[in-house]
Amino acid sequence: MTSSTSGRAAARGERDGTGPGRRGGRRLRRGSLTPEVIVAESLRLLDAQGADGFSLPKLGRALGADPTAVYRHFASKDDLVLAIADRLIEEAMTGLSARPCWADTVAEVVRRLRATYRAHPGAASLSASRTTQRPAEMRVVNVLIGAVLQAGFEGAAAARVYRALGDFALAWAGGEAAFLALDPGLQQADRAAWARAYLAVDQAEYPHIWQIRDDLASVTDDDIFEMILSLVVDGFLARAPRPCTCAKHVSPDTATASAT
Amino acid sequence: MTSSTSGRAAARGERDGTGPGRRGGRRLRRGSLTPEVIVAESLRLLDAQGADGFSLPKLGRALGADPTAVYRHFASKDDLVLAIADRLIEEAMTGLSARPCWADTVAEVVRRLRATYRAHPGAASLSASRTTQRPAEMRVVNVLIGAVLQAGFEGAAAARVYRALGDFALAWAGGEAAFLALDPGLQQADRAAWARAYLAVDQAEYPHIWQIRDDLASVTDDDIFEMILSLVVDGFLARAPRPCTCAKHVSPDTATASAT
DNA sequence: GGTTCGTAGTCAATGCCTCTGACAAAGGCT
DNA sequence: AGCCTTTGTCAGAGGCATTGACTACGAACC
Repeated sequence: MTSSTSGRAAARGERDGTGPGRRGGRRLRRGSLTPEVIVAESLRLLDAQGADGFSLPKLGRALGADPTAVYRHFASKDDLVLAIADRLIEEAMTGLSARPCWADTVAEVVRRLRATYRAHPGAASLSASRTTQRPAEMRVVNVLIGAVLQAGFEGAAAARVYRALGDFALAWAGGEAAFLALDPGLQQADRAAWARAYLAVDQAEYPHIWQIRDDLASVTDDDIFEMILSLVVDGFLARAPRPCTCAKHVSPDTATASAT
Repeated sequence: MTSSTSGRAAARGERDGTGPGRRGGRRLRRGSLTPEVIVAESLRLLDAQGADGFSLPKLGRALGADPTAVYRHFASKDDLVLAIADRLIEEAMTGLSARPCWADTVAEVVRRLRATYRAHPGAASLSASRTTQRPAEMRVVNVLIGAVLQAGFEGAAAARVYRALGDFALAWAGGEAAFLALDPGLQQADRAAWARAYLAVDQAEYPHIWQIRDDLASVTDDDIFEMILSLVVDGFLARAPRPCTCAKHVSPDTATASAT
């Protein structure tokens, strides 16, 4: 199954020059690399250069160490990614506690996750859709389930509602992060589509697009997110056995909370 | 990745070690490789072996050609991924047309995208969050906007609602695909968390998790998806200037629209 | 203080990847 | 037939994930 005739001469031209900070530099002091330092530097690199160019050799060099030094602390790149994922959840959820109104708690959790993922799109796009089951994650899970129980859901229904909320938060934040982690050029081309390509669309072929072509570019990410979030939260408010009695949730302005 | 798919691949693509699938084989006939053939084989490879091992050399060999042959038809791997993305949308939306009830149209579009992404998780995880702006995509956009207009939304509001629906569909389907594209072992570990790890959680530390620990494992992906989808669709029904008049949607209270 | 010992950091190497530029054969064109 | 573009092939540069061997640092113990 393995290839038999592929080239193998790639590793021949090894220059022996001693680049600074690279291979051949002075040896690092013994305690210099810790998991915390490595994760922190990973975040810095990912924020600065995106997820595509992120590699363990680069990370090692950025730390002033050998390209393979990180492997002394993480068994594999995937192992490091998990640590980064947990670090993100921790950053998102520090100081989180339940609010009086459970709907507020739910909204805050989702908003916090989204904000952190948007702040670190490279890291988020690597680690979204991974669950770490470490303390930071468990705490959020507990808070979310607490809100669901506070709403009066019980047993299997509560489990379904919690999973729906958790998956929704992860899917949305992960999706936005994946987009923001693309090459800036690609992102620009994508956003430009709303502003240019759809403007010039053929009326006969795509009449509905044509009809609102002028309005498509003005929609912001925040618009979209808050709209979907309110649909989800209001929907659960309407379905909850024990809805929230906050002032803002009993007023009819949100159209579904307790209108009619 | 360690699944026993190699036998199937060998039976079809790489007949034996001396076949044209490797360097040194006989030259392929001139029109053998077309974008369509290459995309089709990519999908087959991605379905069989997942996204991690997918490479252009492998693809070339699977086609019985040179490892670099694909570069004659696609400028880069990213270019190929875009073509795959469009192919997925096409597969998801063939035969799609507006239903009498706009809410049904919306639900069908979202369900179709999800079904296709779940059927090709490897391909979907590569191509989600990319927009192609090619005909297949434009047609869905047009249908979706048509449904939104049918609901009575206009101008900027219609644009917001459409974008929310589209992003929701993409985020959800992409999120599920990303999970399904992980190593089967990782997926198993993740699912097992609901069944085992959460069962043994400490009551004092995470009391809410503890309270519904027995119910967490019984939630299915379909449960979750249909729940969120109904929240979104029902929410737009409630907010629409011209709600649907289908029998199932005319009930005056939104909370009873789709009781579960 | 000196010796020992585990380990963090370094080095060399393997095999795979993306992508390029040079080259050659295969057809279409006149 | 002769020419020209296209398309498949080949060799290779440079990068990445990962491994096994080596080495020196610093703690532990005498």
